[in-house]
Amino acid sequence: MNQNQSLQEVIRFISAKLNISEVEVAPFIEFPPEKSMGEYAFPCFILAKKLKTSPQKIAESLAEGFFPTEFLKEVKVVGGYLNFFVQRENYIKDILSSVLKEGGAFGKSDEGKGKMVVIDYSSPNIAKPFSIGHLRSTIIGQALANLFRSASYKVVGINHIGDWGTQFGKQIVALKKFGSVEDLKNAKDPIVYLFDLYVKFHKEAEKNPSLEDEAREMFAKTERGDKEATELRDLLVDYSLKAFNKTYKRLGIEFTHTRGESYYADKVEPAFKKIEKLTEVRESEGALVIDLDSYGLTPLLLKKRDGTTLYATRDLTALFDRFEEFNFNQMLYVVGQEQTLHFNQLFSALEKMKIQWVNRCHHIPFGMIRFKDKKMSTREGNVIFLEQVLDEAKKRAKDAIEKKNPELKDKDEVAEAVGTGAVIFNDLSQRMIKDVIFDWDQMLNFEGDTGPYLQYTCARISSIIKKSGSNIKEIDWSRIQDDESFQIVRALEQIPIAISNATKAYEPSILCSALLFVASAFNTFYHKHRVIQEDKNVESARLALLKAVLYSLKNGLQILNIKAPEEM
RNA sequence: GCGCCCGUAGCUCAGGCGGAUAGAGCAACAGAUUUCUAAUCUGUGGGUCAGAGGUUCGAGUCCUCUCGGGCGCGCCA
Repeated sequence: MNQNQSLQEVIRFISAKLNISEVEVAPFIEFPPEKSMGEYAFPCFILAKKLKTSPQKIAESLAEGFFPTEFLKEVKVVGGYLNFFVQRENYIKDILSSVLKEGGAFGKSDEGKGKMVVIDYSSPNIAKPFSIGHLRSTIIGQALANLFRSASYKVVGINHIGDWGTQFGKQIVALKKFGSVEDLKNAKDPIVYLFDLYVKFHKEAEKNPSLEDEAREMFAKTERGDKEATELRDLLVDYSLKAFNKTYKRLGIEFTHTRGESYYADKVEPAFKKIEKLTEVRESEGALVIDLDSYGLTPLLLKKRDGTTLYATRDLTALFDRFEEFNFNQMLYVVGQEQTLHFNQLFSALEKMKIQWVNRCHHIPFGMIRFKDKKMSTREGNVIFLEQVLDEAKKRAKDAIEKKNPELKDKDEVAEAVGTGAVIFNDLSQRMIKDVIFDWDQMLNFEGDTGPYLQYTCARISSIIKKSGSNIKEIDWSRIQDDESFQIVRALEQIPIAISNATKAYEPSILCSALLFVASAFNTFYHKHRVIQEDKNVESARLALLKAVLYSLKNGLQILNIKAPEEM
């Protein structure tokens, strides 16, 4: 990460005084919570024990050795902290000119240069519509992919479509029993047609459990390469992908690979043989399992009584295949937290097989979207479809436009961008491990800390820049020394740090907070100061400030996969 | 029964590698638009950080237990 010069001076100062390397000092530098406390702080508590003096005394003795520099004006001792105050003009100039210079690349880094990360995300099951539940893996996975790309990682994004397994057998049985290929082809919405069949299957199966056996048998046929079953699978995959792609397009989701589980079909047996060689696979109640007692886990099931494979077998197969193909440094599974046990079992099994690269694999769990009083269940048919949500979002955004800016061109396009922006941001802005209670008004809120707030801020800035019509030539940085401009610059300073932390913690919400902080600082500035004015020196400097804000917001929104319309 | 996750303002959440007076948004109330987009801004009220112990100079943050909610625990994925 490129630190700005003020921060570098702080680190250099502490490092020299305490005779500790700069790399060791850097992580201890904090950003004080209050404006009055300066811009950087060094907490001396950690040293108190080692030096056998009070933190206060340590801070005082450090302060004694301080002399003002180009970027640091003064230090103050507050409690056990040594607080640094920057030389405002140089600080502003340093940060803003580097943001403007980097432009569209502001916030990017080369931390991950030469490294490869594979991200498995979205991964819906075929023949079922996208429910709101699928939103999270899709949105979070794409944001992580973008974050890693912005840090110069090579990213492979795989959509691991669920087109294999018993659940898939159920769909074929349902189609054959309660519907027909003919009806499917003529259906207005093939996915809804298939979904209804799927719900019916589970209703019928409650009365008649033998249906489940039929589904298993159907899957067994598929796994043996049965022609009819395979053709039906391909047909269902085809219809499903068409529907999925429509939604992906709306959300701006792009995978580098779309590979169903069926992609690994002919690799499963070789992988299974390999597993048997690496560790003990034993029979248990007719099934084949790997014992994981030593890891405190229940056994991992690899094959069912009838010899067909399970989720875990196919996941292991895919994992071996991916490592061979991509030789990844990290493999991320963006999958709901309800599957934590599965991944613990999977990774423990790999450890038992003495596979070294298991520590490169991570499950990135997230909470589920559910109703207040009950679980969403595709089987029972009580779900909210993602398309429904996006349509409603667009409708509400359009209403807002009609009210606020009826002259706007491209209303539909903007409404789509704002609607989906609200949905995406709402999902990404809280820590992903938390469950989300589905609520229309909260999810589609356009005011306050929301996606549309960021978009609105961008549009507002774009409008001012356009109206000013003036080009920035020489910038006299001394013209933007006011508190509000200064606070914007402080917020901008946090953006690259937030991007880096969000990437390391696999947590897009960190970036969301930093962007809101910038936008809020700008809007405060906006209400207090005019940009376009007589004094062209001030105008130029302020325009430069606005451009920097716009770059940071646009780049951030791009990472989150949210569009920033010029007008709204 | 066992395991994992969560519990912070009326609501939704930041603060989760211990550190300064626990912060935002929504809702409520009071204000701001002859001026660059009011999807905005300014202000007010609102908290035993679920509870009890413990570790520490210092705990919302770490440990233990209790309570509440969610999820998972063999032939689904």
